[in-house]
Amino acid sequence: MADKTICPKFESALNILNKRWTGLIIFQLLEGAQRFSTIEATIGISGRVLSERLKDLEKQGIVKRQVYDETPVRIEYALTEKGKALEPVLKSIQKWADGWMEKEKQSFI
Amino acid sequence: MADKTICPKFESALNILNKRWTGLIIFQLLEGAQRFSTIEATIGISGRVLSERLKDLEKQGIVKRQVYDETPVRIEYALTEKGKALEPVLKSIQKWADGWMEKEKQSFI
DNA sequence: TCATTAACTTACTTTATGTAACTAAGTATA
DNA sequence: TATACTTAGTTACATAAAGTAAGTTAATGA
Repeated sequence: MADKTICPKFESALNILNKRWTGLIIFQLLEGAQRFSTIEATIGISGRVLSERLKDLEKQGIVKRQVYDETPVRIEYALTEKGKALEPVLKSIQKWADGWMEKEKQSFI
Repeated sequence: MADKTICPKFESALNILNKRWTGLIIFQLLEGAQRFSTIEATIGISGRVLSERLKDLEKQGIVKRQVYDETPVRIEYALTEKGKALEPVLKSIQKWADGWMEKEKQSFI
Protein backbone atom coordinates (compact mmCIF):
# COMPACT_ATOMS: atom_id res chain seq x y z
CA MET A 1 0.00 0.00 0.00
CA ALA A 2 3.03 2.23 0.02
CA ASP A 3 6.02 2.36 -2.32
CA LYS A 4 4.91 2.13 -5.92
CA THR A 5 7.93 2.14 -8.16
CA ILE A 6 5.89 1.59 -11.29
CA CYS A 7 5.36 4.29 -13.91
CA PRO A 8 2.05 5.96 -13.05
CA LYS A 9 1.11 6.44 -16.71
CA PHE A 10 1.56 2.75 -17.29
CA GLU A 11 -0.43 1.96 -14.20
CA SER A 12 -3.36 4.08 -15.21
CA ALA A 13 -3.25 2.61 -18.71
CA LEU A 14 -3.43 -0.81 -17.14
CA ASN A 15 -6.31 0.33 -14.96
CA ILE A 16 -8.33 0.88 -18.11
CA LEU A 17 -7.76 -2.54 -19.66
CA ASN A 18 -7.91 -4.00 -16.21
CA LYS A 19 -11.59 -3.37 -15.87
CA ARG A 20 -13.81 -6.12 -17.01
CA TRP A 21 -15.21 -5.68 -20.54
CA THR A 22 -13.19 -2.64 -21.61
CA GLY A 23 -10.83 -4.68 -23.77
CA LEU A 24 -13.69 -6.37 -25.52
CA ILE A 25 -15.56 -3.11 -26.06
CA ILE A 26 -12.52 -1.47 -27.64
CA PHE A 27 -11.89 -4.57 -29.75
CA GLN A 28 -15.45 -4.39 -31.03
CA LEU A 29 -15.17 -0.72 -31.87
CA LEU A 30 -11.95 -1.29 -33.82
CA GLU A 31 -14.25 -2.71 -36.49
CA GLY A 32 -16.07 0.60 -36.70
CA ALA A 33 -18.68 2.66 -34.89
CA GLN A 34 -21.42 0.64 -33.28
CA ARG A 35 -24.69 1.09 -31.51
CA PHE A 36 -25.35 0.38 -27.87
CA SER A 37 -27.54 -2.62 -28.49
CA THR A 38 -25.12 -4.12 -31.00
CA ILE A 39 -22.23 -4.02 -28.57
CA GLU A 40 -24.48 -5.36 -25.84
CA ALA A 41 -25.54 -8.35 -27.91
CA THR A 42 -22.17 -9.08 -29.49
CA ILE A 43 -19.99 -9.22 -26.43
CA GLY A 44 -22.67 -10.31 -23.96
CA ILE A 45 -22.31 -7.48 -21.48
CA SER A 46 -25.22 -6.24 -19.40
CA GLY A 47 -26.72 -2.88 -20.33
CA ARG A 48 -26.01 -1.52 -16.90
CA VAL A 49 -22.28 -2.13 -17.09
CA LEU A 50 -22.01 -1.21 -20.78
CA SER A 51 -23.53 2.16 -20.02
CA GLU A 52 -21.06 2.62 -17.18
CA ARG A 53 -18.06 1.57 -19.27
CA LEU A 54 -18.94 3.75 -22.24
CA LYS A 55 -19.20 6.78 -19.96
CA ASP A 56 -15.82 5.97 -18.43
CA LEU A 57 -14.22 5.50 -21.82
CA GLU A 58 -15.75 8.72 -23.08
CA LYS A 59 -14.42 10.59 -20.07
CA GLN A 60 -11.04 9.04 -20.75
CA GLY A 61 -11.12 10.26 -24.34
CA ILE A 62 -11.01 6.77 -25.80
CA VAL A 63 -14.55 6.59 -27.13
CA LYS A 64 -16.82 9.27 -28.58
CA ARG A 65 -20.60 9.24 -28.61
CA GLN A 66 -22.11 10.29 -31.91
CA VAL A 67 -25.77 11.25 -32.12
CA TYR A 68 -27.37 11.13 -35.58
CA ASP A 69 -30.56 13.13 -35.52
CA GLU A 70 -32.61 10.84 -37.69
CA THR A 71 -35.98 9.40 -36.85
CA PRO A 72 -35.59 7.37 -34.83
CA VAL A 73 -32.45 8.89 -33.42
CA ARG A 74 -29.35 6.78 -33.95
CA ILE A 75 -26.52 6.82 -31.48
CA GLU A 76 -23.17 5.32 -32.27
CA TYR A 77 -20.05 4.83 -30.27
CA ALA A 78 -16.72 5.14 -32.02
CA LEU A 79 -13.06 5.18 -31.06
CA THR A 80 -11.15 8.44 -30.91
CA GLU A 81 -7.55 8.64 -32.11
CA LYS A 82 -6.47 7.74 -28.61
CA GLY A 83 -8.78 4.76 -28.73
CA LYS A 84 -7.60 3.64 -32.16
CA ALA A 85 -4.05 3.83 -30.88
CA LEU A 86 -4.88 0.84 -28.71
CA GLU A 87 -5.06 -1.42 -31.74
CA PRO A 88 -1.46 -2.66 -31.39
CA VAL A 89 -2.21 -3.59 -27.79
CA LEU A 90 -5.22 -5.67 -28.73
CA LYS A 91 -3.30 -7.14 -31.67
CA SER A 92 -0.47 -8.23 -29.41
CA ILE A 93 -2.93 -9.89 -27.05
CA GLN A 94 -4.44 -11.70 -30.01
CA LYS A 95 -1.01 -12.82 -31.13
CA TRP A 96 -0.22 -14.16 -27.68
CA ALA A 97 -3.57 -15.91 -27.53
CA ASP A 98 -2.92 -17.56 -30.88
CA GLY A 99 0.46 -18.75 -29.78
CA TRP A 100 -0.29 -19.88 -26.25
CA MET A 101 -3.94 -20.30 -25.45
CA GLU A 102 -4.58 -23.37 -27.56
CA LYS A 103 -1.61 -25.41 -26.45
CA GLU A 104 -3.19 -26.58 -23.23
CA LYS A 105 -6.81 -27.17 -22.41
CA GLN A 106 -7.95 -24.07 -20.64
CA SER A 107 -9.75 -24.29 -17.35
CA PHE A 108 -11.10 -20.74 -17.08
CA ILE A 109 -10.42 -19.45 -13.59
CA MET B 1 -25.70 -13.03 -23.64
CA ALA B 2 -26.02 -14.97 -26.85
CA ASP B 3 -24.11 -14.62 -30.09
CA LYS B 4 -20.42 -14.18 -29.44
CA THR B 5 -18.60 -13.71 -32.69
CA ILE B 6 -15.27 -13.05 -31.01
CA CYS B 7 -12.41 -15.54 -31.05
CA PRO B 8 -12.66 -17.54 -27.83
CA LYS B 9 -8.88 -17.76 -27.42
CA PHE B 10 -8.68 -14.01 -27.60
CA GLU B 11 -11.52 -13.68 -25.16
CA SER B 12 -9.94 -15.92 -22.59
CA ALA B 13 -6.62 -14.14 -23.03
CA LEU B 14 -8.42 -10.90 -22.32
CA ASN B 15 -10.06 -12.47 -19.30
CA ILE B 16 -6.64 -12.90 -17.76
CA LEU B 17 -5.47 -9.33 -18.21
CA ASN B 18 -8.98 -8.21 -17.47
CA LYS B 19 -8.73 -9.16 -13.86
CA ARG B 20 -7.52 -6.48 -11.57
CA TRP B 21 -3.82 -6.72 -10.69
CA THR B 22 -2.79 -9.47 -13.12
CA GLY B 23 -1.18 -7.03 -15.54
CA LEU B 24 0.82 -5.42 -12.78
CA ILE B 25 1.88 -8.76 -11.31
CA ILE B 26 3.17 -9.98 -14.66
CA PHE B 27 4.89 -6.67 -15.28
CA GLN B 28 6.67 -7.00 -11.96
CA LEU B 29 7.76 -10.54 -12.68
CA LEU B 30 9.18 -9.53 -16.06
CA GLU B 31 12.01 -8.03 -14.02
CA GLY B 32 12.75 -11.45 -12.55
CA ALA B 33 11.52 -13.86 -9.91
CA GLN B 34 10.14 -12.23 -6.81
CA ARG B 35 8.89 -13.10 -3.38
CA PHE B 36 5.33 -12.79 -2.20
CA SER B 37 5.98 -9.92 0.15
CA THR B 38 7.99 -8.02 -2.43
CA ILE B 39 5.21 -8.13 -4.98
CA GLU B 40 2.71 -7.24 -2.29
CA ALA B 41 4.65 -4.15 -1.23
CA THR B 42 5.67 -3.02 -4.71
CA ILE B 43 2.33 -3.00 -6.44
CA GLY B 44 0.17 -2.38 -3.36
CA ILE B 45 -2.09 -5.39 -3.65
CA SER B 46 -3.63 -7.06 -0.61
CA GLY B 47 -2.22 -10.42 0.44
CA ARG B 48 -5.57 -12.07 0.06
CA VAL B 49 -5.95 -11.14 -3.57
CA LEU B 50 -2.26 -11.66 -4.41
CA SER B 51 -2.49 -15.20 -3.11
CA GLU B 52 -5.61 -15.75 -5.21
CA ARG B 53 -4.04 -14.26 -8.36
CA LEU B 54 -0.81 -16.21 -8.08
CA LYS B 55 -2.77 -19.43 -7.79
CA ASP B 56 -4.82 -18.50 -10.85
CA LEU B 57 -1.74 -17.58 -12.84
CA GLU B 58 -0.01 -20.79 -11.79
CA LYS B 59 -3.01 -22.83 -12.86
CA GLN B 60 -2.96 -20.95 -16.15
CA GLY B 61 0.71 -21.83 -16.66
CA ILE B 62 1.83 -18.22 -16.65
CA VAL B 63 3.62 -18.19 -13.32
CA LYS B 64 5.59 -20.88 -11.51
CA ARG B 65 6.16 -21.12 -7.77
CA GLN B 66 9.71 -21.98 -6.81
CA VAL B 67 10.53 -23.20 -3.31
CA TYR B 68 14.14 -22.85 -2.15
CA ASP B 69 14.71 -25.07 0.83
CA GLU B 70 16.92 -22.76 2.78
CA THR B 71 16.44 -21.66 6.34
CA PRO B 72 14.24 -19.77 6.36
CA VAL B 73 12.54 -21.22 3.33
CA ARG B 74 12.44 -18.87 0.39
CA ILE B 75 9.60 -18.93 -2.08
CA GLU B 76 9.79 -17.10 -5.37
CA TYR B 77 7.33 -16.57 -8.14
CA ALA B 78 8.63 -16.45 -11.69
CA LEU B 79 7.18 -16.28 -15.18
CA THR B 80 7.03 -19.38 -17.34
CA GLU B 81 7.71 -19.20 -21.07
CA LYS B 82 4.03 -18.56 -21.58
CA GLY B 83 4.23 -15.76 -19.06
CA LYS B 84 7.36 -14.23 -20.58
CA ALA B 85 5.61 -14.28 -23.93
CA LEU B 86 3.34 -11.58 -22.55
CA GLU B 87 6.18 -9.08 -22.57
CA PRO B 88 5.21 -7.59 -25.97
CA VAL B 89 1.70 -7.06 -24.66
CA LEU B 90 2.88 -5.15 -21.63
CA LYS B 91 5.39 -3.27 -23.76
CA SER B 92 2.68 -2.16 -26.17
CA ILE B 93 0.57 -0.93 -23.28
CA GLN B 94 3.54 1.01 -22.01
CA LYS B 95 4.09 2.51 -25.42
CA TRP B 96 0.46 3.58 -25.63
CA ALA B 97 0.64 5.04 -22.15
CA ASP B 98 3.74 7.04 -23.08
CA GLY B 99 2.09 8.39 -26.18
CA TRP B 100 -1.38 9.13 -24.87
CA MET B 101 -1.69 9.20 -21.13
CA GLU B 102 0.25 12.39 -20.54
CA LYS B 103 -1.44 14.54 -23.11
CA GLU B 104 -4.48 15.34 -21.02
CA LYS B 105 -4.81 15.56 -17.29
CA GLN B 106 -6.19 12.22 -16.24
CA SER B 107 -9.21 12.06 -14.01
CA PHE B 108 -9.07 8.40 -13.02
CA ILE B 109 -12.53 6.94 -13.37
C1' DT C 1 10.42 -16.35 26.83
C1' DC C 2 8.78 -12.84 23.85
C1' DA C 3 9.03 -10.68 19.50
C1' DT C 4 9.74 -10.85 14.51
C1' DT C 5 9.45 -12.35 9.67
C1' DA C 6 7.48 -14.80 5.59
C1' DA C 7 3.77 -16.66 3.41
C1' DC C 8 -0.37 -17.28 3.71
C1' DT C 9 -5.57 -17.92 5.45
C1' DT C 10 -9.93 -16.51 7.70
C1' DA C 11 -13.68 -13.52 8.85
C1' DC C 12 -15.90 -9.59 7.79
C1' DT C 13 -16.90 -5.10 5.00
C1' DT C 14 -17.17 -2.55 0.84
C1' DT C 15 -17.33 -2.28 -4.07
C1' DA C 16 -18.39 -4.15 -8.64
C1' DT C 17 -21.16 -6.76 -11.57
C1' DG C 18 -25.38 -9.27 -13.00
C1' DT C 19 -30.51 -9.57 -13.50
C1' DA C 20 -34.66 -7.97 -14.41
C1' DA C 21 -37.93 -4.64 -14.65
C1' DC C 22 -38.91 0.17 -15.89
C1' DT C 23 -38.77 4.77 -18.63
C1' DA C 24 -39.12 8.04 -22.64
C1' DA C 25 -39.69 9.07 -27.33
C1' DG C 26 -40.95 7.73 -31.52
C1' DT C 27 -43.17 4.11 -34.91
C1' DA C 28 -46.01 0.65 -36.39
C1' DT C 29 -50.20 -2.16 -36.06
C1' DA C 30 -55.21 -3.27 -35.08
C1' DT D 1 -57.29 5.79 -30.77
C1' DA D 2 -55.22 2.21 -28.12
C1' DT D 3 -51.71 -1.26 -27.90
C1' DA D 4 -47.41 -2.98 -28.84
C1' DC D 5 -42.56 -2.52 -30.26
C1' DT D 6 -37.82 -0.55 -30.52
C1' DT D 7 -33.67 2.00 -28.86
C1' DA D 8 -30.95 3.69 -25.35
C1' DG D 9 -30.72 3.82 -21.40
C1' DT D 10 -31.77 3.91 -15.79
C1' DT D 11 -33.22 1.95 -11.27
C1' DA D 12 -33.58 -1.39 -7.63
C1' DC D 13 -32.11 -5.35 -5.82
C1' DA D 14 -29.01 -9.82 -5.49
C1' DT D 15 -24.65 -11.99 -5.96
C1' DA D 16 -19.70 -12.06 -6.69
C1' DA D 17 -15.16 -9.99 -6.22
C1' DA D 18 -11.91 -7.16 -3.79
C1' DG D 19 -10.24 -4.68 0.44
C1' DT D 20 -9.05 -4.68 5.53
C1' DA D 21 -7.43 -6.46 9.44
C1' DA D 22 -6.41 -9.96 12.36
C1' DG D 23 -4.85 -14.80 12.95
C1' DT D 24 -1.74 -19.01 11.73
C1' DT D 25 2.54 -21.76 11.28
C1' DA D 26 7.29 -22.40 11.28
C1' DA D 27 11.71 -20.74 12.01
C1' DT D 28 14.86 -17.48 14.05
C1' DG D 29 16.72 -13.67 17.04
C1' DA D 30 17.15 -10.80 21.39
